[in-house]
Amino acid sequence: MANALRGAIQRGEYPPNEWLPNEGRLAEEFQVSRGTVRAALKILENEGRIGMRQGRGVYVRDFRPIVHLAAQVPGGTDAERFTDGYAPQLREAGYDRISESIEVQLETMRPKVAKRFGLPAEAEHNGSPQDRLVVLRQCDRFVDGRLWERQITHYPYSIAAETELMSPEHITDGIDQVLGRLGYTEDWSWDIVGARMPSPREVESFGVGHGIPLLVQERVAYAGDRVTRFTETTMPADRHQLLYAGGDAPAELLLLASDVSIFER
Amino acid sequence: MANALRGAIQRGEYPPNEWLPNEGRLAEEFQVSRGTVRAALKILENEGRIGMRQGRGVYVRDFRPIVHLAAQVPGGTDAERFTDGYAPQLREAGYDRISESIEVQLETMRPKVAKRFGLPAEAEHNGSPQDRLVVLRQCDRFVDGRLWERQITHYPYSIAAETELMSPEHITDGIDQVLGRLGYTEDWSWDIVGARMPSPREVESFGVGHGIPLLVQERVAYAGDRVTRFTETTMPADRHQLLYAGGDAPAELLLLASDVSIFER
DNA sequence: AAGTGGTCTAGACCACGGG
DNA sequence: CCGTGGTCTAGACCACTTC
Repeated sequence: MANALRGAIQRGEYPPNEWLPNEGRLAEEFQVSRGTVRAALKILENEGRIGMRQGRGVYVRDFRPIVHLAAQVPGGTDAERFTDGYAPQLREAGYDRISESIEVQLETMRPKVAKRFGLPAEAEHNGSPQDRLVVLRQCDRFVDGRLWERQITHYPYSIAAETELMSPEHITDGIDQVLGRLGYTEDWSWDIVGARMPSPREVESFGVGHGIPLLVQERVAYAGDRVTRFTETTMPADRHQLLYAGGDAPAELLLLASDVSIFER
Repeated sequence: MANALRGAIQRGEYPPNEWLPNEGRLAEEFQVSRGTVRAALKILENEGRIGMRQGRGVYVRDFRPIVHLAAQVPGGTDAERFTDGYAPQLREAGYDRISESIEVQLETMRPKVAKRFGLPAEAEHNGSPQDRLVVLRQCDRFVDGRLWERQITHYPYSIAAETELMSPEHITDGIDQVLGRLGYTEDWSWDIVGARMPSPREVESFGVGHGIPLLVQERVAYAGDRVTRFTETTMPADRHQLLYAGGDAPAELLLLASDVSIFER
């Protein structure tokens, strides 16, 4: 039954955003019990093809991912890119009501964070405990009232202490400038990109349906051999793609690639 | 019940690769019917946390993704990276029996492919039909007998005709060299990275369980303003991550980042 | 109030894996 | 052969959405 429905969807018999017949009707149509219908729908839901809403019905999912310029160290900060480059692009794509919320905390590094900063995972008392303090800035970006992406950046406390990095405000002149004024010029970085399924918590906060993976990007930036920050960005993969440039790419790259979608056939 | 089990797994009460109690026992333990047990297990399966094997049982999934150096135009070909850089890394990680199979076809561009080559999606007869011919090289890489990644590269027929690109052999000296000899020096490219759930077909060919997304990387490479190739790489996200360098990254980058995992806590 | 999906039950039989 | 998960049924009640 799942195969039959998948075919019907792919053939366009149920176009994107259209409601399917209700479970009872499907049960009649396919001459099976409602339990079987639900099992079939679950399969399609977990493939990300349909969404199910209690009290409403079952609809065909639509995929229109937006391309993210993931340009590296030279090329402005993420926040900058969001407000200057990304938000306009979103508006063009028909989205509106774009906002962000920022929270700042001071904490001791989790083992994962310590690793990213090049410290041994467990505090072995070789070095002052101060070295393991990080300022954590969590920036949630909302589009049309839904969480769009979540970015968590860790700065060493030794760099961020007593600076504007510790206040939960949008940094208008860009992180680059701030770090530059503090004497840290980032000259290289790496990104790791992967994907995983969301936890129930994440399903709730992102408002994604089952069957939608999360894209996860980790970035560690360096000034020489000093780690200046570690950023983890999480985005639902039905709405986000990352764009990386190689070689001498032209400035209009984003325009060129902005309507690319991995969901195309 | 899914929450309880998820907690138990996270607390390490069921370590990775361990079998869970069977469905009957779980039903007793939680005082629910077997249907409910299965619903709970389905949830965890679709989150990628457990795998279910008929006739065997239910086990806790392990995530040890391998980091892929996705370095760009300067830095050798993908095939090169696979045999020279990647395969050794895999062997170190305990994998063995690495092989690849190559198939070559000549086809007319699908609309998606035409777009990547900068042609209008539909053939509007402005230009010879020859311009829409592509040589398609599908390279499947197998590790331990399972499909590990699938890479499909499209070359314009006008470039690839009568060259070794049309024979289904491993290109030992690298695509770069071949294209260079043909007078095409790739000087820039872009990558788009996204994720989606696999189709049932892909579930079968990759041998992934439900709940494991696929990482999809599209790359278009240019020699000047001429597109030399379009490559689409598909990889299960539980075993693959992509590494991108920014700025003046050191040569040992891969070593530095090779044990990073987005699944760490 | 009516209609939708969400959850749960108890029981049956099938298909696969391993001894 | 037996134990495992895979599929299916028929029926019940709950929770959410809409009118």
